[in-house]
Amino acid sequence: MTEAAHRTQAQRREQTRTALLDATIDCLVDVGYARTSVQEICARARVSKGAVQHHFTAKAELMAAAVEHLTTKLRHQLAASLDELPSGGTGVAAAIDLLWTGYSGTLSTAVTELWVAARTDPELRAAIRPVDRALGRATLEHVTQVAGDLPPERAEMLFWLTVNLTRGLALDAELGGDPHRRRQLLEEWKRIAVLLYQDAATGPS
Amino acid sequence: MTEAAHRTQAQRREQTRTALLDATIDCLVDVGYARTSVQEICARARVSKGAVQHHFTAKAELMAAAVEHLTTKLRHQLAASLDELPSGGTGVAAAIDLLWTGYSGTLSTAVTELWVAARTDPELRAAIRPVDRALGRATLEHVTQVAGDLPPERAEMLFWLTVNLTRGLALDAELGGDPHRRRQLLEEWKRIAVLLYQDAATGPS
DNA sequence: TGGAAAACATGACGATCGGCATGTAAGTTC
DNA sequence: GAACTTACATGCCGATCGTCATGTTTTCCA
Repeated sequence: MTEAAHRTQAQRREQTRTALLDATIDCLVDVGYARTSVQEICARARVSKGAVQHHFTAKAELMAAAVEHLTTKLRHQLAASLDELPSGGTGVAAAIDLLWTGYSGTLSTAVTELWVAARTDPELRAAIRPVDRALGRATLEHVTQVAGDLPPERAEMLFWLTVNLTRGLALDAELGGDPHRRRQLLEEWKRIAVLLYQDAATGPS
Repeated sequence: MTEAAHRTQAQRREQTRTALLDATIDCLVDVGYARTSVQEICARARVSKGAVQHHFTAKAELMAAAVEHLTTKLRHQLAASLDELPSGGTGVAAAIDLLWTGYSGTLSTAVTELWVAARTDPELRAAIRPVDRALGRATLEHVTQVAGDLPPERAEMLFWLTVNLTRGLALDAELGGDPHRRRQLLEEWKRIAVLLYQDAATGPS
């Protein structure tokens, strides 16, 4: 083994920190929030319990940091998805597909775990809410770029409808619902959205 | 205190059993799945840990029974909501309101807790899936009664879209999203659904 | 009415939880 | 290169988890 060990303190710190946060996300995805223990996390991160103690005063703080870590990862994933799209107003359908892929991945699975847990955990809830709202606004902004020249009010309505529908579908997917039906529903929703887009162009209600 | 104690064995059995299951649901709603312990449950049910041991061999079996208990309660609630509606084809909007009230109540909150937990718990998952599918079909049947004379294929599509949208909205409500916006989204969706209903009447795409 | 059986209570067990105290290795500073 | 700070490891604590063994009460049946 060659001596590859010459990390500065800041490097060491951030490496084990991100290792812990990534391990936390993995843990949430694999075993769920209820069984996500500190021991399990630092076992996956290949560090000891003392490390997590050193970086985070309590488990709640780790979870709060994991929330922020998650949202930044989601933002990056969203940006990557946007880059893959052909630029210019590729339309509403593309935006919906974008949201679906965003909300059906493993990262969003972890978010859902934390979200449901936060309902009965005020501390976690306080950590999640602002970050999630910021992510929502940023996503809305990016999506409207793709969606073309919809009137902003109509676009926002369509966005939130799609987000909530997608979240429901993601929940269905997590429990092993029928993938074929989910795809059908998504296609149908895209048709509806395009139809509404035409309505909005000719004249809103 | 007067002597009101002359319960038959079957009465005793079912009383403490339902007390345990109701306490389990309360526990899921109040403190969430992660903190739903046997001790907490039997504290709320005013029984000892030996009782739950006598009725259910393990905690997992209690949870499985709670799932069934929950769905029967939801079915009753759905039936009650149906009775309150003016019979006859009161239209799509009424059906959507029905689904929303059904999926935004405390019972559905408990279901969501179990649902998310079931993702990483194969045993719980196996208990949930068939019951949930049956409930979905039964709800679909009741809703189509209210929704009037839609073509069945179109009605089923609208139903599942509404269900998934409503589940997403319920998640948003659980975390304290903006109630005003939720109501806006629901009203918008109702308008869309009615519009689609007219399309389906004149001629589907 | 008395014994069998079911329903429920009590207490203890091993395991694991999160958190803390203490020790050791790695990096920084002078 | 020696004092010093930071990063991490080890081990233990009280609390709580789910489960089990054993006692006590209540209903049933002959």
